[in-house]
Amino acid sequence: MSWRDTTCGALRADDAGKRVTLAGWVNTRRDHGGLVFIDVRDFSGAVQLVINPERAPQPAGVAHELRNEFVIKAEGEVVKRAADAVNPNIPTGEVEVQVDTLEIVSRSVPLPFQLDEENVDENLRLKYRWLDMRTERMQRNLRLSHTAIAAIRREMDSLGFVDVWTPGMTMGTPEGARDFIIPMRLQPGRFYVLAQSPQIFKQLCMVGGIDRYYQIATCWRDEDLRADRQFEFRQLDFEMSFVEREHVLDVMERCVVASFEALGREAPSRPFPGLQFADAMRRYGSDKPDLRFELEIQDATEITRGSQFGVFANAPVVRYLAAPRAFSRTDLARLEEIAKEWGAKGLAYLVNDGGEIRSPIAKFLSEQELAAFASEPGTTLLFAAADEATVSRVLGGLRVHLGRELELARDEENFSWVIDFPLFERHEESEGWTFTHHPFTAPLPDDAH
RNA sequence: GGGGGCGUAGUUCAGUUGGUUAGAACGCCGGCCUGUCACGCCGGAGGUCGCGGGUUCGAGUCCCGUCGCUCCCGCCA
Repeated sequence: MSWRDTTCGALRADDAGKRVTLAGWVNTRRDHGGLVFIDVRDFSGAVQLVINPERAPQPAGVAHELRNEFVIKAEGEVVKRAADAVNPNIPTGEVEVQVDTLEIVSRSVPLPFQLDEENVDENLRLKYRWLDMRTERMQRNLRLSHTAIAAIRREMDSLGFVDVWTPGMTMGTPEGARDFIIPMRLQPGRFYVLAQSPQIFKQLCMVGGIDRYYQIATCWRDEDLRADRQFEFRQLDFEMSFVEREHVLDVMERCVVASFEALGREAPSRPFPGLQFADAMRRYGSDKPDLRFELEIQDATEITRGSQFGVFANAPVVRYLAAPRAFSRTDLARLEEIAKEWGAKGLAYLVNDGGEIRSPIAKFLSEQELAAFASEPGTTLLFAAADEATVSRVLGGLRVHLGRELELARDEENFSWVIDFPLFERHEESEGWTFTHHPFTAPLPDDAH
């Protein structure tokens, strides 16, 4: 006798009259003393079981024992529900299964958290990972990830890329992230490290004539965590020989489009727009700008050259954001703290509060300056005055913060390439040069000086 | 390495200016219930307020230390 001949979420009105066998988890039990309703769930969804003691005494005895997350096996008849008993909220809501035999496969102790509960502590969810995975959210996320990655693999395969498995245990490198260390049993005192990326191995592939390599590669980096950064992560890693930048961009765009299409979502149109690194830094203060909202950085360096406000007049660069809100003093004090975190000395501002200007610096500004900084009522101009790198960092940080706080971002995907990165940048502490982190390592003509 | 926030029932949270016996919802246990679908109704159990110290007549609440979690900076790409 088989475990099941249908899944829980598959049953529809057309199935009425069929005899079925089901297996799954008890989602909820509604015990009316006589009649008992059980929602039984598997990966495909849930369906209502009806246990009627007048129809079958065996399951009625078992049903009162059931608790949430018991695993059960039930056999019975699919029945169309009466019109007033249809549940329009679930796909199987037009039918139910009248149970003839019911078996408890596995019992469950009371749960450490409810599966439909939100904001459950992540450590608790991880401790009981097998329960967490039963939630609709985790089922959806894991399957979504699978679908996207499968589409990427198909796309890379069709483009002639070879999936090469490179070592996870390798030698340490002097630069980059801290390594995770693995002691060697056979050579006491010596160590492997976990690969921070397949970098060296994929370059070997190129030298070795593999020509087009790719891998969904696991990387390990022993650095402090962030909300979006773990010790261990996976990336689409690839390398190509005898190509130009456009070929590389083309491959990545195809993978993005393929995964969107596999998920049944509208794919972004190709080619993705490009943005010069220098423009991105000037307009958005970031090499990875969020383009789902505008709030571009404006330049005021020329306007303020002869300003009576010394901070402006003496700064190499003066730029500002025009935030669409008349902030209170409390808000501005908080924004100043954020600006300081990003390296600002202070935060000058002009608030247009219903046409009236609130600002401690307005009295230092000329009529020409004030005219240049005219804004709509309900706007706050936030100024950064310093060297160019600091101004970009401060206003870039404030821009992201304001985007989130004022919920400026449109609900959309917005893909764009940031290109023409410089190879090196100034290292502030040592006053030397350091590598800019960037997606392309071929030097540009401008770098040769 | 630095800074901010948090820690109260199994879970998610509330707890006023320091003041009587620390509450709610969900979950759990018992009882009733034949058309519910977040079933309903009645009753019950469940707490080292993270830990240690201090201030006070009195601390969940204030102070110091410590541990854990979390977010950000550094770091990492």
